[in-house]
Amino acid sequence: MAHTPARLLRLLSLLQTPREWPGSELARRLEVSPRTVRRDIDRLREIGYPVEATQGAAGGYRLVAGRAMPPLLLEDEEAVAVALGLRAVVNDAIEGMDEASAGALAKLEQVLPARLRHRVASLHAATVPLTPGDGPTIDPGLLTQIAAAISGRERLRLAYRSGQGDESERVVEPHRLVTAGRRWYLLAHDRGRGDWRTFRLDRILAARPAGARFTPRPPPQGGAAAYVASRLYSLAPTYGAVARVDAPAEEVARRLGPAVEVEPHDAGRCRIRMHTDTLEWLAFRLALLGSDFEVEEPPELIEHLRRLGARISHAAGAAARPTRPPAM
Amino acid sequence: MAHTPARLLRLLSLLQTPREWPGSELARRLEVSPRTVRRDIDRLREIGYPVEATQGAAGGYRLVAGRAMPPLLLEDEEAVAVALGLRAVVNDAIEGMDEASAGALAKLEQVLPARLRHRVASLHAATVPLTPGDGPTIDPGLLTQIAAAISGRERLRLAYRSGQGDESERVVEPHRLVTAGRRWYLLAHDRGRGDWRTFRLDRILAARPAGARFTPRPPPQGGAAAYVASRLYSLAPTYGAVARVDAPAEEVARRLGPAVEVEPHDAGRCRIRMHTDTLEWLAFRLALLGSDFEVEEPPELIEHLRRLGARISHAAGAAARPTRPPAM
DNA sequence: GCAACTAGGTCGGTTACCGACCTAGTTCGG
DNA sequence: CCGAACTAGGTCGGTAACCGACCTAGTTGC
Repeated sequence: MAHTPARLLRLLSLLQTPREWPGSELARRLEVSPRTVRRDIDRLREIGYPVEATQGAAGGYRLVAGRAMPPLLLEDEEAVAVALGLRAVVNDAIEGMDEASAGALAKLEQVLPARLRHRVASLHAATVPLTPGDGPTIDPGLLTQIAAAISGRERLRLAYRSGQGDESERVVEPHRLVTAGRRWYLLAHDRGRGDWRTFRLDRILAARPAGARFTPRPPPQGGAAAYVASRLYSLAPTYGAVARVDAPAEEVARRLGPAVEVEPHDAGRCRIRMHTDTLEWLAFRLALLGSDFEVEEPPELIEHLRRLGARISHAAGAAARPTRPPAM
Repeated sequence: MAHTPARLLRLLSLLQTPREWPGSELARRLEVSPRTVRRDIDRLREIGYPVEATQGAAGGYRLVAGRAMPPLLLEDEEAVAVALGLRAVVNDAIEGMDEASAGALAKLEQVLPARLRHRVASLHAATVPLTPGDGPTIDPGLLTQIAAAISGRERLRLAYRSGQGDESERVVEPHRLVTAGRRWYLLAHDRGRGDWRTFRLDRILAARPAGARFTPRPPPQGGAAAYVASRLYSLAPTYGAVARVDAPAEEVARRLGPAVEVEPHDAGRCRIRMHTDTLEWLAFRLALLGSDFEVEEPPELIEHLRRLGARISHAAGAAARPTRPPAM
C-alpha cells in the first residue's frame, strides 16, 4: 500500500460529508489502523484543513471551515448540480463575479467526466430559460473556451458578427472577461487592428485557439472594466429608463438589486433609473415588482409595455368577457 | 519535507487551471526537481486522475476528464461563484437534482471560510430574485442543515407551521429531500405521530438537531418521491391551468420545459396544461412566452392576469396620454 | 464508573521518497 | 535536417517518512 496521498484524499472526501465520523469507522473504511487515521488527520491539519473533533462517547471527526478552501470532493450527482449552478450564475452575469464564475466553470468542464457532461447538457436544455424574449443566454462552451485561452495566454481566432451584421475573422490576444448589464464582453487586443477591442460574447460565432502563446501586454487606460464600460455607452444603443413606483424606496432597492438607482419621491413612493439594452428585460423587471408604477422614459419602453399590457389583458379578457373581443 | 501529499494537492490545483504546464515550471513552483514532478504525475494517474501530456517543444501537462471527478481546487472567488450557483439551482428546484444539489451545497457551506461566507451572503442578497411576488425562495441555511441531518442520521426538532397556520413542534427522523413543482419537501418520520409526514420547507420556521442518532427505517410504500407526490395533490391547493398559445407546439414545449404538457392545436397554435400552486408563477411563465395566448382555466389565473394587464397598461398609459391623468 | 471516544508518545521494521544522472522518443522552428 | 525543448522512464543510494503495535491520558454520555 503505497497510497498515503490517495488515502488522504479519500479521508478528506469522507470528512466532507456533513456528519461526524468516529476514528474507528474511518480506519475501517480506509483499511488502516486507527492510529494511522489519527496521524492522517494530523497531516490534514498541518496542511491547513481544520478537522474538528468532538470528544466523548458519541464524538467524532469532521471538517470545518478554515482559512483556505479545501479541495471539494464531489459525488457525480453533486458535480452535475455544481455545473448547472455555475451555468446559472454565468447567465445572471453578476457584476464582479464575472471572471471567477467563468474560471470555475472552465475548471469544472475541463475535468467533468463524459457521462456527467451529457447529463449536464440534457438537464441544462430541460431547464427553463428565465430570460424574457430571446434574451442573452451565453453558450457555456464558448465561455469556458475563452476563459481557458485567457489563463493559458493563447491567441484566439474569432468569427465575429458586428452590431451592423458584418462578419469578420479576427486573431486576438484575449485579456479579460467582463460583464456589464447582463451581457458578457471579451476585452482583447486585436492583432489585425493593432488595438484593443471589446467583443460581445453572444456575437462571437466561433472561437478556436490560434496556436501561438503570447506575453500579456498592459491593459488599456483605466483597467479592463472601465474600458469596456466606456465603449459600451458610446457604441451600443442602450436605453436609460426612468419610472415612478408606488412602493417605498428601500423595498424597491432591495428587490431590484444594486444596479438600479432608487431615490425616494414622497411617502411610500420612489423614482428609479436603470440602464439596459433590452426592453423586454426592463419591462419584466418592472412588472415583477408587484407594485403599481409609471414609466416616464424612454418612449420605446412605454410602447413595449403597452403591447405587453394589451397581450396580457387579451389573455384574460378573452375568456372573461367573450362578448367584447379585445382590440389587437 | 514531509509534504508529499500537500504537494500533490498543489499540483492538482495547478493542473486544473485550463492551460498547459511544462514540467520544468511545475518543478519550479513546487520547489522540487523535475524528476519528482514526473513521479508525482505518475502518482496522480495511478490514483485515477488522467493527466495528459502533449509532447514536443511546446508541450506540457494538463488534467483532462477521466472516469472519476477529481477534487475541485477552487480559488476564493471561484468558491463564491459556485456557492451562488448552487443557491440558484436550489431555488430552481430542478426535479431529480434535489438531493444532489442540497448535498453539494451542504458540503460547500460546511467548509467555506468565513470571509467567503460573508461575500456569498451579501452577493446573494444583492442578486435579484427572479421569482414573481413573494415566491418560494428557500433559505439555504435551513436546507443545508436538513441535508446534513439526513446524511448524518440525526434527529431534528422542527418548528413547523401547517397550511392552516397552526404552529407545532415535531421531532422527526429526516429521510429525504424532494422537490416538486418548484417547492421543497422534507419526507421524515414523525416521532410523535409515529408515521411518515411531508413538511414543506418554506413552512419550517426553525430546525435544530435533536441530539440522538437513529437507524434509518425503510421508506414508505413506493419510495420517497412517490409518497410526496401522492400527498401533494391531495392536500395542497394547486391550480391546473389550461391555455391556448399562438405559437407552434414544439417551440412552446422548448421554452416551457418538460414539466408542462403541450399538445398541438392547429397550425402554429397549441394548448398547454400545467400545474402549480402560485398564480404569479403561472402568469409570469405565460407572459414570458412572447406569444399571444388565452387562458381558459382557472378563473383565479384569469383574474390575476386581468389585474396584471391593467397595471402594465396603466404604467404605459400614464405618460403616453398625459392629458388624461390615470385614476390613482 | 464504565464504555466509547479523541489525543498522543514511543519503538522498530519497512519502504516510500527524492535528487542526480542518463537514455529514448516526440515535436517544432529555423 | 539538426538542435532545442519538451515528455518519459530506468537506476542508484541515502534519507526520512510511514505504519502498526502498544500504552497512557483525558473527555463525555449513559
